[in-house]
Amino acid sequence: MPKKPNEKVNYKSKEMYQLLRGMKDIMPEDQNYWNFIRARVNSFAQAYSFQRIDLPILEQTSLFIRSVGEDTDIVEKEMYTFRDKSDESVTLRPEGTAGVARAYIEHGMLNRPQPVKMYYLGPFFRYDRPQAGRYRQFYQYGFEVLGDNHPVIDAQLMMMAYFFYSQMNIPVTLQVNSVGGPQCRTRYKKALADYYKTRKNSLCEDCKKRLLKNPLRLLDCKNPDCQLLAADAPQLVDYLSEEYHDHFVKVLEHLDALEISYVLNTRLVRGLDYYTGTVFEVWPTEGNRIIPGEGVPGEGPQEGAVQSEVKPSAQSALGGGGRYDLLVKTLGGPPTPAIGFAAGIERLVLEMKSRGFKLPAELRPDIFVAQLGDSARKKALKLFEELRQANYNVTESFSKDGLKQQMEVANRRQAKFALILGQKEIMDSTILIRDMESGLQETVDFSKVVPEIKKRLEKYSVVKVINNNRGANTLVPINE
RNA sequence: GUGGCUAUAGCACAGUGGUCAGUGCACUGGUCUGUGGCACCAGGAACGAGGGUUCAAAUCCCUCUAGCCACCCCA
Repeated sequence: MPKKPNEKVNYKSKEMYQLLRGMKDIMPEDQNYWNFIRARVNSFAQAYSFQRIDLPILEQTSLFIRSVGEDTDIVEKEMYTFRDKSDESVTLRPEGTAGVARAYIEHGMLNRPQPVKMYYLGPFFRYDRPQAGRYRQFYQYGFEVLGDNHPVIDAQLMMMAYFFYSQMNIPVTLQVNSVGGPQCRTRYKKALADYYKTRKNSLCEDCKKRLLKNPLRLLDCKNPDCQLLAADAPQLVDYLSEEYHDHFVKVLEHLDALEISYVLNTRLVRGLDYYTGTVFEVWPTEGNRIIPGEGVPGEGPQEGAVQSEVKPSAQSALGGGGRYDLLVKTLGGPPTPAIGFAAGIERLVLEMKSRGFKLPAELRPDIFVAQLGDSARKKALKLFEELRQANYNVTESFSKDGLKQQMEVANRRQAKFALILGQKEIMDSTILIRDMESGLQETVDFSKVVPEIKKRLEKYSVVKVINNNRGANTLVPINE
C-alpha cells in the first residue's frame, strides 16, 4: 500500500518511553557474549565443585544494613529501598553475599559437609550515577565458600578468579591485601590519625573529611600531595594481629607457589564492612586492548609502565572479594568463617569487546527450505516440521515468494544446504538439494530427502566441539 | 551527591542562523515466480523534549531528560 508522496509519517513519538536512567537492554546481538560468560561461570563452578543457588532479588532492608554496614555508601545512598503493601521496608539486593549468608543460616547449612560452596548469577541494583560499565541494574556472578578458614581456600578462590580471565586471554593482576579484624583496624586507624594529625594542613579538602569519617580512604586519594603523604603513612599490614598476619602470610605463600600475577597492595580497602582478613580485586592489565579512536601509534613520549598499584580507571576492577569470617555470626548464625568473590558481567563484556574477542559464530542452520508456488509452500511447511522433528537445525522464509529472496536469506543465515521445492518438483515428487558452499545441486526423490540430507551433512559433523569443562575457550550451549 | 563535555535516520558521521537536512553501512523492494555472496535502481526512516531570541534556529540562549568523562564509590 503505497503512501502519498508528501505524506510524512513519524514513527517516533515525541513522547517516547525510554529506559530508566542507568538501565540497559541486552540486545540479541550481544547475547553471544552473555551466553559465553554464563557458560563459563557454570563450567568453572562445576570444575571447582560449587553448587548454584538462586536467591530473591528482594530482601528485608535490615539484612543489607546489618551486613554491608550502616556507614557505607551502598547503604547510605545507593539502595533501592521502599515499603511494600504490608508496610515492610524491602530492598532490591545491592550485592550477593548478604543473601547467601542469610540462606546459609536459614536453611541450616552448617549441618552440611563443610565447606559449603555455592555460586550465583543474576541482577543487582544500586542507585549510583551511571557511567560506562556501571549501571543501576547490573549483573554479577559470585562464588562463596562458607565454613572453612584455611588459607588454601583463599588462594584457591583467587586462583579461580585469576584463571577465569587470563585463560580467556584477558590478562589480569590480582590485587591482594589483608584488612585484619575489627581490633586490628581500630589500632590502625588510630595510628593513621596520629600520623595525619601533624600533617593535616597539607591534605586536600576531601581528605580532611575522610580523616574523620573514613581514614582508610586517605590512602587512595588522587591528589598528588595526599599521595606523597600516603606513601610514608603507616601500613595496615603492620597492624595485623598475629592470627591475621599468619593467615595472610600463608595465603601469599600459596599464591607464590601458584606463580600467578599478583600485587600486594597495602592500600586496597574494600567498601563493605563485613570484610575481615584477606581482600582482593581483579584488575585487567592494559595489554593489547583496542581503544576505539586511539591516536597514532608511536606518538608522544612513552609513559613508564602503568604502576600496578594505581587503578588505570575508575570502573576497571572486573571483580573483587574477600573473607567475611564474622558476617554469619553477625546475622545471627553460628560462627562461620567464609570467603567470596563476585564480578560484574557488563564490565567483562566491555573488556571482551575492546579486545576484539572472537566468538564462535552462532550454530549454522543445516537446512534452508525454499519453496515456489502455493502447493509447494504447503508441502514445504510440512517438510520443515518433519526435518525439525528429525533434529535438524532448519530454517526458512516461507512468507517470501521469490526464490532469489529466499536464497538471499539462506545465504545470510549461512545455511549449509538449501532444499528447493517448486512446481516442477511437486509434479514428479522430487526435491532439489543445493550445497550452499559449492553451489552444486542435485535432484533427489522427495521420499528420500531425509537420508540424502543426512549423508551430505556428515562432512560437517567432525567440527562439533565438546566442551572439555576445564575453562577452555570454547562456546557451549547454555541452559541458564 | 559535585563538576565538565555531548545529543542529527537502526548504526557511524556531515551540516554552526538563510531553499521543511546529506553521505556510508544496514533495512525493504525492483531489475530477476526457478537460484545466494556481485552490480545497478528505487523506497522508508532523523535534528532528545519543552520553552525563548530572530523576519528566519539542527545551528544562539534557558530548563528538563539521557549518555559519556572526572570526582565520590563500586561490579
